[in-house]
Amino acid sequence: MPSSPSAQAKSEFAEIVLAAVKFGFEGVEIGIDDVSASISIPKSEMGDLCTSIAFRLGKMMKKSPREVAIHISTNAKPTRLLKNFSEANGYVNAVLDEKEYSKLVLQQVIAEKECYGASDSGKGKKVIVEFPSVNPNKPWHVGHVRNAVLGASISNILKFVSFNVEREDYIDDLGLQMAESLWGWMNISSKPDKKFDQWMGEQYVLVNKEMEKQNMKKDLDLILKKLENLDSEESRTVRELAERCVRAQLETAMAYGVYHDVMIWESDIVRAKLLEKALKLADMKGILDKPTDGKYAHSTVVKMHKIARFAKELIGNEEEAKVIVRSNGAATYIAKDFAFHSWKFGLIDSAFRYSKFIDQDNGKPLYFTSKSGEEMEFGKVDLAINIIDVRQKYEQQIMKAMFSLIGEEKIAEGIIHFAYGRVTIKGSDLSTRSGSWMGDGKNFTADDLLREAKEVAHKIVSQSESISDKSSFDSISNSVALAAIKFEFLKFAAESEIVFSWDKALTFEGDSGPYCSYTHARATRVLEKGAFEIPKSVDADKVERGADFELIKLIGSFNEMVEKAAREYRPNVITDYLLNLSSLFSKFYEKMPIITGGESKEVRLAITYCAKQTLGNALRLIGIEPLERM
RNA sequence: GGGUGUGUGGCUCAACUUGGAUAGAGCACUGGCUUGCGGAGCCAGAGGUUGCGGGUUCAAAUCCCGUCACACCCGCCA
Repeated sequence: MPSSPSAQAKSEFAEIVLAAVKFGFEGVEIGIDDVSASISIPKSEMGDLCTSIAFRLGKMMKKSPREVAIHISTNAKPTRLLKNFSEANGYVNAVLDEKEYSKLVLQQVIAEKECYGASDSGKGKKVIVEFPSVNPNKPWHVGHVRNAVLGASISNILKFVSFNVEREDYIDDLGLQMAESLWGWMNISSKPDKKFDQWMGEQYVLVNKEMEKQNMKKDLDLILKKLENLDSEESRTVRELAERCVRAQLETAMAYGVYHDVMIWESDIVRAKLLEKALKLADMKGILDKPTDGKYAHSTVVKMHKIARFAKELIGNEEEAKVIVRSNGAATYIAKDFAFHSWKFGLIDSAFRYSKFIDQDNGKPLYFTSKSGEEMEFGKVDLAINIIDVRQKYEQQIMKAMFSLIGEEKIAEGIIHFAYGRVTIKGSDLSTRSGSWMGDGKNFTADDLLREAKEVAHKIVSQSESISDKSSFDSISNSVALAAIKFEFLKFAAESEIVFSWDKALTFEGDSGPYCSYTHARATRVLEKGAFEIPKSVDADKVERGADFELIKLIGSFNEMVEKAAREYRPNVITDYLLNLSSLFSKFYEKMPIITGGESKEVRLAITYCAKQTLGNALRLIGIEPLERM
């Protein structure tokens, strides 16, 4: 892939500056990387690129920064792309040749189309992205939506930079929650009369109310005991309930355009004996202790001082050890996760069998682990990204440290806990147990959120004059609603807490998804009206130094933004970029007549086309389908 | 007690990892743009001691130390 226009301009500038430095200041110790790192984009009235390198050089050579900068700017040799250099306040500013640079950008977008912005920086590496891993006894709530759209978006971004991406969903069908739901199934006589996940979630709230009234610990212990035997009737019932619930949850997932490649079920992890294999390995490496007396008698632990060598945050923790396997033989969450990650990285053999669970409406099958089925190649990755609530940071750290302890530093490094902040309702948790996810009239569920958003979108879309046929209304309002919701969850830094409010979630103007979609639709219509046809070569002579060139410069830097988003696992880099791009296109649109642009019409249409293409590519990265009209 | 994170106009946030010229958006507020290619838009305005104190630096929202406030985590729960 050719390097992106902005990267090309940057590296040219770095070389020019370095040559100018070497010209008068022989022997000064500065490399191309130092110069590159000092380059940034100044306010547009100063130029198109700038470097602060003169401050550093000035210090090294005991000269004033201005003196050095003047030397650089007067000795800088223009190239085809960079034509002018000047000094201001110690900075060296450079001006791009707008015609040459525009041509470069426009031609690259036109040549690469939906691949524009992609790169091969992740080529040859496999990554497994785990999300949203919702317990199979309730509907997705708005917090799960955040998790899901983050996971989907990160997967898209990594794929765009050529990682081999596996989207995986972990289903815990053996936890306490499932035991409790099974108790409800056996003891509360209510029939499923609505979407199954919704019904199960409501029933679960009833079980918890019942638990406040009567002590059912004995019942639950008995159920848990029976669930240990995977062939017991209880186990089969639980799995059936879970599968039914997951089917309902997947309807939600697909409504949100969230897809996976494989689901790993906890009961199959047990069946495949991953835990035994992983613990045996850990034991062989000598990291496990089995105290015979004291506080941790008869359990299996990892001593805290060992962990703390690799997780400095845990130094000073009052606990002496972390329990891995309880004295009653039950594994803790950390043990299970350790085993699961041993599988992900191919450290222990997989004995999983897979079957097709459903055909997703994107045309791709979703596989799941099952008792029977065939062997397939999932896992064995270089990188595992876990989209998990920030509150589980402690456990994730311990699990990572365990890999460091057994000498698998590469695995420890490859486990990325993508910690996202909570979604709260007025500062209080969305609790599955208490039922705080249920509201008056509308629930804080993914289904209700989408329904509400669609309703609002429908009202606005129905005022649009550009849509004539009624059948488009529904699909367009659906897309607009999804754009609003997804954008709203992705535009904030992932670690920040979000206080959910209906008002904010249903935003259609300003810094929002629909604003970006609108810009895309508007650009599309201009191209239609202008009868734009993709030219064989672009003539950029009519590019001015106005809103047109500002827009072109931003288009040219898309690839850099994608790389940044991928490197830092930050979808909000893309949402930021989209807002900038939409805003610059709107300015260009307001200030420069496109179709009525006379001699400039042709190039302005080409700019419009490239803006549209880039908007579309960026929107797809965050899981929003670009609209042709709305 | 130990740890992690957050603190930026009235409100919601961005920029902090990698220090750079006048701290950016949106909402709300004031005023303007529609006989123009889609007004879900655009233009102009007002609003900031970046929690507080110190330090490093030519340069600090950004790095370091301290401090205050808030949130979360530290269980043989999951």
